[in-house]
Amino acid sequence: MSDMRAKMEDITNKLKSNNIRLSHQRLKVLEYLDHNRIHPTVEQIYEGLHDEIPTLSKTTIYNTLNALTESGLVKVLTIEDNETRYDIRTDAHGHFKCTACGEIYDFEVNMDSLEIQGLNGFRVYSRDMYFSGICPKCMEQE
Amino acid sequence: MSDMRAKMEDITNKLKSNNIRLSHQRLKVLEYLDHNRIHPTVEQIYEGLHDEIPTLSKTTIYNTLNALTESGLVKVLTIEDNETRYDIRTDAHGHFKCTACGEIYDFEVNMDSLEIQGLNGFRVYSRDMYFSGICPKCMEQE
DNA sequence: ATACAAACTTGTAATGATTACAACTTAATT
DNA sequence: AATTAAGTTGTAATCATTACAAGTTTGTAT
Ligand SMILES: [Mn+2]
Ligand SMILES: [Mn+2]
Ligand SMILES: [Zn+2]
Ligand SMILES: [Zn+2]
Repeated sequence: MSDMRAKMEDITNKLKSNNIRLSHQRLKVLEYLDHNRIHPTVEQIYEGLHDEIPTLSKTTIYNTLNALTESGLVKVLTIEDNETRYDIRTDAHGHFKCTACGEIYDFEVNMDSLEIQGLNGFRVYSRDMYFSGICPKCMEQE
Repeated sequence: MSDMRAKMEDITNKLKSNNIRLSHQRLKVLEYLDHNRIHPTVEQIYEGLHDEIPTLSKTTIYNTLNALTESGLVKVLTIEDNETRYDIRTDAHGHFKCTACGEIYDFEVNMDSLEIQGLNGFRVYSRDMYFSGICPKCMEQE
């Protein structure tokens, strides 16, 4: 996908600068997020890593994701109200959730193109866009 | 704010067409949402109505909000991961959450102005925009 | 007005995601 | 190899939301 050595170096530096250790579990969670670009829930990460690391606890996954979120290495998605999802893509992009199959798709967005009113004097740090509807795959099956 | 008689008629019709009865509790929840445009949580609605209706239960508030959401009379906000908020404004607009004071502001947005890529063939039903940062009030107090 | 059935309300219990905590283990540094 | 701060883990606690069953109300037909 992208250059793994550069990415690992980036990760190492970001973690070190935040006094976060490069533990076995954390690297595995990061690897899972990198290889499974599905905006997974904690449950999915847990199930996905369980065979390889049977002793991994959900608490560790929560701790890891909270630490990675604080240092900016992952982004939290609150597109659903009942469970938090995580994204290793941290650049600006939008998310589309198909209400039929539940899959969450990335889409590219030019944030500067958006015409807005009513935020004069506001300091905007983050911009999230959540769309929903039906994906092409699900539209075929009708 | 707007013409109350027209609004009530609209509400009555929408509820009747969905076989939802106009109970005392539901009207009070709707009135609270109309008078308190703060995108309240269930807890806030509960506290706000408790003096007037001491017997009101949280279950009823949840049931009411779910029914109103399904008939399109209120919108759900998942700007926060830990608690759902509700909005009586159902037209397209964006939301800004101040990370300092927690207040959620509305802003106007021209959805058609947004340049996006990667949603060809998708049927988009809803578009939500959640921004966050610091509001002008909180920026003064620094 | 009265009767009726479907819908609604309420308190309590259950569920499910997330966090708190304390004992044990590991990673990084000397 | 020793040291220490940070991390991991299982369990218990918390908190928002839903499930459920018994009693109540609403809208409608008589
Ligand atoms: Mn994404
Ligand atoms: Mn709003
Ligand atoms: Zn789909
Ligand atoms: Zn503020």
